[in-house]
Amino acid sequence: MSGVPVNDDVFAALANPARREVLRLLLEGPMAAGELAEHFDMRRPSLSEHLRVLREAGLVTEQRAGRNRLYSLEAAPLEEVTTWLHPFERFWRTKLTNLRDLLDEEDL
Amino acid sequence: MSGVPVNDDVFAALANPARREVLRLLLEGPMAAGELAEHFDMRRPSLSEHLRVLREAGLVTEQRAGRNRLYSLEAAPLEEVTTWLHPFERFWRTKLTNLRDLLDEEDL
DNA sequence: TTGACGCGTAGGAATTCTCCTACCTATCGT
DNA sequence: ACGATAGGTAGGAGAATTCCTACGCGTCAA
Repeated sequence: MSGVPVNDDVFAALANPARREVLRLLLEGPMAAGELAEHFDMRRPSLSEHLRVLREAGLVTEQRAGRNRLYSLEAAPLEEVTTWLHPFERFWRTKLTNLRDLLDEEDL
Repeated sequence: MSGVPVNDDVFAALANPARREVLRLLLEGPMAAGELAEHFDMRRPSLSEHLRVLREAGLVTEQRAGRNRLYSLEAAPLEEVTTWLHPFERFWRTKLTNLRDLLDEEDL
C-alpha cells in the first residue's frame, strides 16, 4: 500500500518518551540496564520491558558482562524513519519557497 | 531531561500505520475525508478518529467545503522528528566509517 | 421541504500499553 | 557455600488504543 517498506515496530518503539530517552542516553555509548534505570522515574521491571520493546525493534542490542547487561544503540532501523520522512521535507520548507526545494523535488 | 523539545503527540500519531498512510496520501494534495477512507479497510468513523488524532498533533488541517471536509497536510511538526533523529544519523552511517562522518561530528 | 449524502460523535467491546509488586536466575565477593 | 547485587519474567490493574454500530447534524438536489 505504501511505497517504502516500513517497520511498524520502529515507529511504535519511538512512540514512548521513555524509550526515546533510552536511545538518547545510548548515544553517549553502551550503558548497563541499571545505570539506564537511574535516569528514569520508574521501577526497573518497567524499564526492562521498554528495553525488550527496543530490542525487538532492533534499536538496541544486549551484551552480557558479568551480572551486568550492557545495552548498545543500533541506530540502523532509524534510517527507515528518516527515509519515510523524506518526502515530507519539502512541505515544511515550502514556507521558504526557494528554488532549491523545487529542484530537489524534480530530482526525485 | 532531553536536549531537544519534542511533542509526544507527533510521535504517537506516527505510531499507527493508517495514520502514516493518511499523511502519505495527503502528499498528493488536500483530500476529502470520504476519499481518504476509500483507501482503507476500515469504517469511516474509525478513520475519522485517526483524522482527529492527526489534527490534534497538528499534522493535518481541516477545511469545510460544502458537505465535504478537505484535509490538508501540515508537515511542519514532522520537522521536530527529523531534528530528534539527527544525532543518530552518524551512528547508522558508522558502518561506512568514512572521514566525512567524523568531520560532521566535530562540526557539531 | 424532503430525502440522500458527507462526516463527525457517542458509546461499547476487544486488545494493547504501561506501570506495578512479587519472584526467579545468574554472578560476584567473602 | 552464602548473602548481596544485577536484571529479567510472571501476573495483574488501570488506562489508552482501535475498531465497531448507531445516531445526529449540516448540506445539497429535487
